[in-house]
Amino acid sequence: MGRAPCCDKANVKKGPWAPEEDDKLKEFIEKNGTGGNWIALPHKAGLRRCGKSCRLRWLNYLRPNIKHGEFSPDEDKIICNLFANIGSRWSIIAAQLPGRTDNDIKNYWNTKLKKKVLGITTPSQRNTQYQHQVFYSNSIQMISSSSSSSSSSYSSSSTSQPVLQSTQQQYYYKMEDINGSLLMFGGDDHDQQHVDLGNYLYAGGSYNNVYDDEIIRELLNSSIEEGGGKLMY
DNA sequence: AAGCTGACCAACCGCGCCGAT
DNA sequence: TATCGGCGCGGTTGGTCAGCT
Repeated sequence: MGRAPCCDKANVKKGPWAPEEDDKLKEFIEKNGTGGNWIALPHKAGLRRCGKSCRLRWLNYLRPNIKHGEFSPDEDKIICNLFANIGSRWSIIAAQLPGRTDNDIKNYWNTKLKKKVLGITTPSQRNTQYQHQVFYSNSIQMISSSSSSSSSSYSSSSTSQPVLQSTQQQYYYKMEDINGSLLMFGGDDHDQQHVDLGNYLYAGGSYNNVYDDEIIRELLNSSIEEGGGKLMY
């Protein structure tokens, strides 16, 4: 037996929110708060909506100080760094960007930023203020993410791979797609680090002590070996 | 001008977590 | 301690719109 539905699906409205519904929800919450019970809220507010839907609408669009519109280069940088360190933990990333919601950031990453970082551009994205220079390297060399005395080095196969250098300085990403996994090498000016991103592997970048470095090395090694490359330290 | 395609984004869905009982 | 219910999260879907053919 599956989980009981959170609301009577037959009697709740779905789809886009009407301005009147927004007004009702906003007015109710501003007057009474959420009461700590989203399931009961729509009934109290006179809305034919699922509690979850109300919660989402409030958190993503109606609550005060929500920021909409273009992401700044600084926000891009924060998202990239956090994604590199913790992966798709959108709520945590959103917590670092006041006014942005996890849904907003998730959509932004999936539709724009990921492509930007990968150097894949659409016509509408070309000539934007924030751009990466994309160039190719045949003799694969670890792009040092700092000028410090880091001892990490990297060599790989001789296939031509994109290397991304941000015009913002501090970003040096080398991207590889191996068996569907994205490998990112490089990062900002912090210590070298190797981070598992689930479908992504990241080498270099902000210091992160969540992941065991040995595990990441193994992951990198196996991935790179699968791709015909070789990782050296 | 019409149809097609891809990008974008709002909203939904399902699951895991956690507190209350 | 076990069960239940609500919340929050991340993944996915589907509608809309703009650009292209």
